[in-house]
Amino acid sequence: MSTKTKVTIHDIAEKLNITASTVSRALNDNPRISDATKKAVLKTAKQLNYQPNNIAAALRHGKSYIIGVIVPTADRYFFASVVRGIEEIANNLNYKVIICQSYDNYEKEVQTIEALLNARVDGIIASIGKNTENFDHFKKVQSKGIPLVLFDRTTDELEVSQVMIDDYLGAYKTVEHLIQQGCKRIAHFTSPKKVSVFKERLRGYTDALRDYDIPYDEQLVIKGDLQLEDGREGMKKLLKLKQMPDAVFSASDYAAMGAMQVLKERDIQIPQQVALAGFSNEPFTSFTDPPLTTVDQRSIKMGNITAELFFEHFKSGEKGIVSQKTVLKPELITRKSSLRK
Amino acid sequence: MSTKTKVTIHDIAEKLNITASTVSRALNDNPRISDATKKAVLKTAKQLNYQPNNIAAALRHGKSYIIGVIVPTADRYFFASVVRGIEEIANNLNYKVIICQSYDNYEKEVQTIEALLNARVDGIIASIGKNTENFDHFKKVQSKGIPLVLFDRTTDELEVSQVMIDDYLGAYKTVEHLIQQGCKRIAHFTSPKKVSVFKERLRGYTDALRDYDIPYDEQLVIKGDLQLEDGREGMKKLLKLKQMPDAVFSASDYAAMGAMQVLKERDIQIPQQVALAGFSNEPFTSFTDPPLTTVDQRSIKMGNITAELFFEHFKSGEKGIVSQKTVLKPELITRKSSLRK
DNA sequence: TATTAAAATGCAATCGGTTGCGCAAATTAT
DNA sequence: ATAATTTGCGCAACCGATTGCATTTTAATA
Repeated sequence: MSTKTKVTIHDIAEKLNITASTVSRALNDNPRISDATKKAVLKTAKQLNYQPNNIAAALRHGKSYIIGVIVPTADRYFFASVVRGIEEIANNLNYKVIICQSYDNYEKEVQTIEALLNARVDGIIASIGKNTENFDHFKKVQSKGIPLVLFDRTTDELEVSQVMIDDYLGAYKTVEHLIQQGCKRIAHFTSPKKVSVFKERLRGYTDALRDYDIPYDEQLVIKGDLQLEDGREGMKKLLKLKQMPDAVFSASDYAAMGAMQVLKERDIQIPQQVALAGFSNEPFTSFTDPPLTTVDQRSIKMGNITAELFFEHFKSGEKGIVSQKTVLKPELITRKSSLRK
Repeated sequence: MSTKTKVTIHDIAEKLNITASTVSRALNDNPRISDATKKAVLKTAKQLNYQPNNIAAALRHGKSYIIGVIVPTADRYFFASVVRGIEEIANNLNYKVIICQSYDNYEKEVQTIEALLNARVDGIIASIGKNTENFDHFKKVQSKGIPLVLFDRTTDELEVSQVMIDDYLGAYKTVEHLIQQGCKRIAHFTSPKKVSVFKERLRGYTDALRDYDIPYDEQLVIKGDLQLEDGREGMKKLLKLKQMPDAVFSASDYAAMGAMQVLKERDIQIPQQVALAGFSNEPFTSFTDPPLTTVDQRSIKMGNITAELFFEHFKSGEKGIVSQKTVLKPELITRKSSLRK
């Protein structure tokens, strides 16, 4: 049953004694083709088991109807959800999405961009890898006139449209919440990387402290990779201080989880002795004991908006490429890890 | 700076007063081209900011160097890891992977296959959606001579190569473990779907009971979608029985988590009163309190093997398409949720 | 130096659709 | 009945790279 010779529109044309052009137009429902012919073509196509070849079409009109999405990793709920949000919009517009993971690896990110460019995707949506400090590969995308939109992990070094949440606000509200719960010595886990989200969260943290007249203590700001293990290390470090913190606001749920583990191992009461808050609203945060206070990043929404913004650019074509910055409001989700009353 | 006119090999050729064929061969490092020419071509290519067009190449030689991977969802650790495993192998061989999610939706799965076929991917690796009971779309792939390999969620209704873990063994060992911990009334969460993995886990469960002379009680087998909420419902149902179970073996970590929540809400001791075990070794299982006993599915390894198997088929071409079934051994990970001593 | 083999490049068809333009037949308007 | 449109379809170029075969150039051999 295996079709040895690929059937093309020419085969259909031959069988019907018409030309390939007509078949092509019929298949594309071109109004200049009669209904009778269309019907006949469709029927013959089915009969011959015709499979359209997008490659050929893409070559001809320079569009592949594919957009590339680059995320650091797809196994994090946040990124997976954004992708889902993007797909919803894209699929509606008959675009396919190809998901690529950079694994936060700079070289892989560069290679991926190159591959997408070679594959002639119609555009790229990306979230920058943690270790990326040079943005030439993104500039290349732009210089080729390929629409580019960044989300969440963005940078100001590029004149590009971007969608993110207000990390500053999310952090500010979280710290404010901790303060209102009576915490006075609040530590923060952050990243030394050049990624704006972490810088913004740090800024929200310091501003909230300042606004509530709580002195900033450098010892309480721990820099690390924000993985679980980093959270564990960070917490241990904090516990060695002369004066223990009474709260930890982590820029990552995973690091917050690491802190929680250490606290529980040492029978330190959460939140009575140390209150905890993370960031991202990973699903597991509601599974922990106590459940973890965190900040929801509106991931699906972010995906939707990113895609919509992307397609706007896309339609406007060359002109009107005024890059645009959309900032979503995050939502603080308070759970037992920080609720003291 | 935006390159308005796309530069092609013809532009390079013109500039060097040679033909496009030579340029093409030079770029592909064809031995029939002199080093001098190669060097010149490479230099001019860089200078002109040439970007290869894979679409054209793909059209010409019928290969896209892209393989499509279909997973129910990419945000589950297991699937994400398998994808990672596949990518490792594929990238080494200079193949790109495009990840597609079916969201366990039959129509979307069919559409995705169609899209991949149209896109002329060189092959497809897939894990079947939960609700898929008709496999014509996969048969179509095979009938077109496109290499196909399934992993984890497979089916016997297709004569196709597949890679999976020994779900039966994983379940058997888990139940055996629970029995050895002194449990005598072990419940099981499973799915009513036609997916072999769940059927195998159920079989492992029943066989273990039988081998240890524990009567099978239908009331203890709860069928559902295995999401968190289903686990909660299932546990509530179990707690209403005249005789409460003293263990629950769930075919999914999420459902096990739901059960754990309900038990904790009612102050039922885990594992003393009810021991718990899940399946998949999702990362969060080590974050719960108590940490959840579960079965690791060797996900990265599975990805590697799946990809290797795929490329074997790929190379062997039309002939030698003897479909092959690889079964990996799962690993039981015992944690506090089931350790009674 | 003439001859032959080897090396380097050119020619032109090809992959499978798409599309601007043109022409003839059918339909409508005058 | 004739002119003006409209409709339906064909022709042929084109998208950009690849490749079998022919041809030219260079090197080796007689």
